[in-house]
Amino acid sequence: MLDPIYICGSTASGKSSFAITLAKLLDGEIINGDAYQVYKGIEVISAAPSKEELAAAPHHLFSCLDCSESMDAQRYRDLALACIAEVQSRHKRPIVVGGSGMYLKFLTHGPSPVPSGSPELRQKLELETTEDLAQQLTDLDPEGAVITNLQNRRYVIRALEICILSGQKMSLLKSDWASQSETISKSLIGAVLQWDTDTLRQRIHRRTSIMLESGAIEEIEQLQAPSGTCEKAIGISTIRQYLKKEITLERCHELIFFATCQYAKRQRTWFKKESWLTPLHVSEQTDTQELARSFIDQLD
RNA sequence: GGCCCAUUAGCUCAGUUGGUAGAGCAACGGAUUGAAAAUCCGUGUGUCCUUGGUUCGAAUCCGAGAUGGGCCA
Repeated sequence: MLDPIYICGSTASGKSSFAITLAKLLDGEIINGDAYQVYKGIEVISAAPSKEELAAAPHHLFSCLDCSESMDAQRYRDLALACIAEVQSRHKRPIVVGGSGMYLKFLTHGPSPVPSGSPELRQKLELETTEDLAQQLTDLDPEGAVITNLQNRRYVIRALEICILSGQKMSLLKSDWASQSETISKSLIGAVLQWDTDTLRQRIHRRTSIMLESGAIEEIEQLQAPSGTCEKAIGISTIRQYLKKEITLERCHELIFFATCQYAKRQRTWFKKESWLTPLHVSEQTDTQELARSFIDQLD
């Protein structure tokens, strides 16, 4: 059975084409590791692989969900695990490609046994102030309150949710998970593509222009009732502002560019911590074939 | 040519009666375990256009110059 290879990196780092090169060399199949490329109907703004790229190697888990569907890390894990198993059963090499740190973390390191999110409970908790919520967490799970950023409402709600639904302390459930994490990392193989920050910014700038010129606006015009998950994709709200004539096209480009650069920075920070990933330094001059070959050589 | 206005952080701009400066955005660093392209935390990065003067002390007052803009010729 062939272990999956994980290819990570910031948005616009050239993961897709690198993965295709790898897939050809290894007789592999590509599995999406990107939170937004799973959706159908936002291919342009999510920078999903082109038709040519899709044809160059087998691709899985791209454009497979309707935009009205919700997604979360666990659901992604379930879909991806099934996909990996199926590829492996045909003796092909699974190559997971993506930039969504938490989805990939769930896939590689597995979820700790904590209860899933409850929309009803969240709705109830949303009514309270962040301070009150933080106080409740401190009462239920003092250790958990210490390791949670109490100013981050979203994290406080999730921590409380775990305590309330499981009847156990969130901090205990979490420490179980943390203790296994390192052992798992040792068994994983993967790479993270790294660019010089300024060059990556230039690439993002260029890619944003291409998106806006080649269908991003029409795509959002046609987008019907996206789920809460889907509508958070970078570009959707900004393009809507442009469509309502609240901002110019130039400003629209600028805002999407900023948001994408900020996202790329968060991705860089996330993958820096994943020490099991082999860093691959790339530039516009890099020969992808050669890079892929040298990476494969390191595998044995 | 004459008159008027502007010039402060990467950008847009605040800056009280003179006490060496601060907002928003951007940037940079970080967190991240079932919403994550989300959410949150931390950091000011400065020849205050230049120059001479007044003053104990000038971004601030006065003179000259530079650059940009406007009005009149």
